[in-house]
Amino acid sequence: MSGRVTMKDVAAALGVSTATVSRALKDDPAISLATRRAVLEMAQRVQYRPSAAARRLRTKSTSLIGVVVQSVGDGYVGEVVLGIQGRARDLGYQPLFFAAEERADLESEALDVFLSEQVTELIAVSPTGRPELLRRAVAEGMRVAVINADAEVPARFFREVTSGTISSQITRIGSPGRGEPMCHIRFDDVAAGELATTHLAGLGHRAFVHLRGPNVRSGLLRLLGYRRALTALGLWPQPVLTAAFPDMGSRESAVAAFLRQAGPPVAMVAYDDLAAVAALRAAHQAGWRVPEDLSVVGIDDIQFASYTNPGLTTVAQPKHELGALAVDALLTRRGAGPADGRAGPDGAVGPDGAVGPDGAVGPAGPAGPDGAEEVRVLDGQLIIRESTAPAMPVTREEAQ
Amino acid sequence: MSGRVTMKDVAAALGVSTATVSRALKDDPAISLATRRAVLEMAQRVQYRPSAAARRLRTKSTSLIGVVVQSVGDGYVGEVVLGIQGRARDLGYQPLFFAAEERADLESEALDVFLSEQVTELIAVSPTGRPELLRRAVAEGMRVAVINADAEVPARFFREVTSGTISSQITRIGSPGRGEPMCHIRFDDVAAGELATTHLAGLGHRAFVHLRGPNVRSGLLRLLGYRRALTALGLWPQPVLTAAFPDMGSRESAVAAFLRQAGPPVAMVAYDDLAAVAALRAAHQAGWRVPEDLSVVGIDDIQFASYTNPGLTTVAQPKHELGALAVDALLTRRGAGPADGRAGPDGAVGPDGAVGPDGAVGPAGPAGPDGAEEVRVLDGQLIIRESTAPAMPVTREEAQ
DNA sequence: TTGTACGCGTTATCAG
DNA sequence: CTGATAACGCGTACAA
Repeated sequence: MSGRVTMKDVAAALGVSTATVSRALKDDPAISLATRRAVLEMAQRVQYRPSAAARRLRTKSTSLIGVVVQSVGDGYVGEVVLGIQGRARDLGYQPLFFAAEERADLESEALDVFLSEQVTELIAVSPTGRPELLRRAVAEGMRVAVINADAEVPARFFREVTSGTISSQITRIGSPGRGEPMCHIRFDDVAAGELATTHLAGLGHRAFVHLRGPNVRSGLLRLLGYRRALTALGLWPQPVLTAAFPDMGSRESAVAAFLRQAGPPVAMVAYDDLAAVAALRAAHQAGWRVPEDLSVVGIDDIQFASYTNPGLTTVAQPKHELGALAVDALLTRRGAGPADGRAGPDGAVGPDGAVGPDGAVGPAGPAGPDGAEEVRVLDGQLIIRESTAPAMPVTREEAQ
Repeated sequence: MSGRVTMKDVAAALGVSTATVSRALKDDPAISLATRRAVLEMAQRVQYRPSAAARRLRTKSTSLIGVVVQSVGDGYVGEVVLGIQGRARDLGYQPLFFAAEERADLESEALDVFLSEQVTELIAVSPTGRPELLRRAVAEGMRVAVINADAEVPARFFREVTSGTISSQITRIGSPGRGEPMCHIRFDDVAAGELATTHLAGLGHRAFVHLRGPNVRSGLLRLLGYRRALTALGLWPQPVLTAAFPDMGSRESAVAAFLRQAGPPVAMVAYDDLAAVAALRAAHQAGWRVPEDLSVVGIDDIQFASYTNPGLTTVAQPKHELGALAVDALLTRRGAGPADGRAGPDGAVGPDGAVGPDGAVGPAGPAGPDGAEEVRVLDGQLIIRESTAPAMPVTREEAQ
């Protein structure tokens, strides 16, 4: 006939029933080896392709996993998505991507699509702000995993961490939602801030500065890591720079202003690679050499970090793994999680501030009464390029 | 009951038949206004969601459009994908993304998935090399559109364009496949090369250099544009730099070697933004100032082009539009294509070389006898940032 | 204007 | 080990 080739065709060609074909194709043990081979061969010959629609209608189990990203315009999300697709593929699932560019209408539409497609597992990549989508998704009965949720945080908390005592409220930051039953997969921002800072300290630096991020969770946590590392070293307090985000110019002038009243060498921990690049530009224009006068380390390891001038030392996010782990969290039931990245609190309780951003109340363990709530935290990795160097004593001419 | 809410539920709740519900939901004219409203309201109340699987099974028309990308790891593809999703959405289609990372097995699997999902329209974003997937897709009866296909091209052609007469074979480059019935949507590489070059010439530059790309179609075409613009200005020949790709270091040393035997000011047209960044690094290390000593313009306008140091002047690809137009080409039948970007030859016949890379034989028009083959070409846009400046006479101290 | 009945391609149940 | 047969949720001829 004209249409696609179906099971009936295969069955007819072999003189068997469609039931037999169906069984042979799914390796049902109750089938003779001979017929199975015959079916397989014939299916191959006539180019048979099972109809996903029919199968789903019958079994009610779509092997579909919904993925919402805010935007796939930058490389970061793309890398995570690759991790998701890879792992989903291994588990026989098909990701269904939807880019909701922070628009409420698109998010709503995404949910509609997922519902129509009978998607039961949902991954949100780096959602910022609006929790409606996720709430509605769990309300509809979906299992959801969130990668690097980055909600807004009061500016007051930043002030406290920058120059004050850390209130207990900050302890709640990074808490896995308000008891929403969803998995959280996240990069360890606190540890990243610490790692960047200790790397610089290990190079002999004693004069630090942090170019902080926007008023969101990751911004606060990275700042916290900066402070914690410095406190452990007995070097706290150190300056923290604030700029309007995501305006590149604002960041540059903030750095420029700082450099004007400082002397080399200075060690900078930037909120992320983009902030680090702004610092690179400001330094260049101010006549500071990188890394000789200014060492700077970024966080994230975006693709471009290796192309900056000079190449950027940074703490890399395990982007693929973040994606893969989200899939695991959704698909593999509690118990045998492929061991990678420790499971536990986002930032362990440290000497300064006693902050365990993971659990608000309990003694910080993988939480959730019935296993609905879960947090997996992945460490970053220090990538050393050319933007950091040992702190050298200031030469006479540099000091003028 | 336990399962999802279906049309039967809505019908039962209203005491009507499922047929009525079905009709009311699709605005069938043969339905009373009263019942329609009642159905709509009830559907709303009970949170009814149509089953995509059932609908597809019944109508055999999935509103699915397959999208293969090689990798979504860099921002470029992400932008195009956004354009695809946006336009597909407008037309009531749902994109189904698949990242085949240049791996034959993944490409094959992608096709299987599309076939199982009964996808009949396929978009390939920036495929490089292997045409098997596309061939098989059309063999399976899919309509396919290709965005910026970038096949390999003999190195000999580059030599001809760089320093020789342009053979007629080059005329065929950029021909829309070997008569494969598929639409091609592409960025005008020749025009981009010309635009970058004329911008520089307009700034007063007379000493040029091109850092060429890999041995692929776009690399050849951009080089061609460079030559054409220069020829029109009476400035040809000018040097062309070759480097191993995609090795950043190789590019840098190629540029460094060139700078060593040249004097400022020099105007460079780089194959793409990444190549331009390599040039920036090489210039920096060689002590050349940008843009004072070396003006450089890239092509593509990747996200990072505005973050380089200094900001990169470049010819932007209309990434969103490329995606949107691919959807249009597939979904809207011949006739009323939303006018954007001229339709026509990739590079018009010019004074030098007489190359119209679009059509191999005919007088260069939107080709295809039965409308199967079609080419849409989109122009780039010059984005002026800080990496280009007027050519200033060499000062005495610079000339040593 | 609405209801009835059938079939899209699979899989699962029940006989044989 | 294999074959009928029913049902998944929906759309649409056909009849009323």
